[in-house]
Amino acid sequence: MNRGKALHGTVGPSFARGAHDHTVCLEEAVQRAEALCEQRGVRLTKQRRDVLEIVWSGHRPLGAYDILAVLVQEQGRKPQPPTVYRALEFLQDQGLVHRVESLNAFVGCPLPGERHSCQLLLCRACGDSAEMVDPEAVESLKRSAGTAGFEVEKVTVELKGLCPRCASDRAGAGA
Amino acid sequence: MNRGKALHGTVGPSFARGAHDHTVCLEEAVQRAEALCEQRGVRLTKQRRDVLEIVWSGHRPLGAYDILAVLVQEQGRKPQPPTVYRALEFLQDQGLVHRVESLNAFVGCPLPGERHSCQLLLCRACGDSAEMVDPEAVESLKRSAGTAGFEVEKVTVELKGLCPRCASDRAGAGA
DNA sequence: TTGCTTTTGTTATATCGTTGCATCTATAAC
DNA sequence: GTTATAGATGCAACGATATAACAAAAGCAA
Ligand SMILES: [Zn+2]
Ligand SMILES: [Zn+2]
Ligand SMILES: [Zn+2]
Ligand SMILES: [Zn+2]
Repeated sequence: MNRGKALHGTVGPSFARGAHDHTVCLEEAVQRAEALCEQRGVRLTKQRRDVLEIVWSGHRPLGAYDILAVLVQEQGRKPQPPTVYRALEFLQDQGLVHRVESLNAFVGCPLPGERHSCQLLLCRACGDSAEMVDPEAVESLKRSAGTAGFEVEKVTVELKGLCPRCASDRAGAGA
Repeated sequence: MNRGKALHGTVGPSFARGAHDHTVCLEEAVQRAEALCEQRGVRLTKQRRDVLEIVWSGHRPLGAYDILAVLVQEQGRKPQPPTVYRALEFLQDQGLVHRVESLNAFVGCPLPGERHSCQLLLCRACGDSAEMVDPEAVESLKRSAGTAGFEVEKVTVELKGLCPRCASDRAGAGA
């Protein structure tokens, strides 16, 4: 259990680190990406797919230079920053990855294809993340902003704290 | 009207650019800061006050190097980046300024002294910002995260879009 | 093939933020 | 006043993040 639609208000493999088959998780993400790009008539080139796979190597947001380092390691070539940033831009445009503003990092989106504003949960201890969808909160924010006359175009929500595992680890450690 | 507590769900001079006496606005902010620091036994030194005043020179988030440039202009001395970052760290610790994650910038807080999670409205056209408090949304977010077993420590909410003035400007221009 | 568009390579540079250590300054004890 | 201490600042170098500008290559269609 706990794959796909999960706990109330959340989606995706929320903090499933170790509790799911991530090989399958990654494969499915790449397949979803391929299908979407095919369907949209855009090209998921090798560079872009490589970057997507690196981002999806875990559920932990990665910096552009982290991704670059992996590319260098994996390939004989010696890619440069623009390569990574261009791939990330494409993937963001297609809704396949999200930028984590408070970390200057990037993480795979478990819900590509659906236009959604995502709310990110970021563990400060282990670095893992999960995506949550709370339409009620987003509606409330848009309503409040609208009352002030503000036209909302993009909603960024990032919650920092402790994931279930790290929270219980700390509780067990005597806190 | 429209100074202090304002529209439902919002506080502070929300998008009051041109619609309020900003000289008074700034003076009051500095006075609040002085009172708070006095009360807490921390030192609002000249550097820190200078940086606070520069941040409060408008309601538009400023980058650390923008602040630095103003310092250089204003003073005979030639301050370095750490000076600005240290002052900003102090001001953040005291709740006097907020960091805007999605802009790598800083903006004055109209509600210092009260521990609050703020929601920022950021105009992509003119750069102005306003702080909004939507406790209902924050509660909803915490509830959803809690259901997933996540212990929330900090809530970051940033809404990008058009402020009332820029929205109506665009509407008038024929969009 | 040719011509056109998109993608990638490459170099350099811009922007944002930190480390480490020396020096100064406020404060208070002596 | 002198001295000891902690806090704050000055300063130089560096590290991390992101983009600009232009050349080369690759996909694609006529
Ligand atoms: Zn997974
Ligand atoms: Zn964790
Ligand atoms: Zn003002
Ligand atoms: Zn505006």
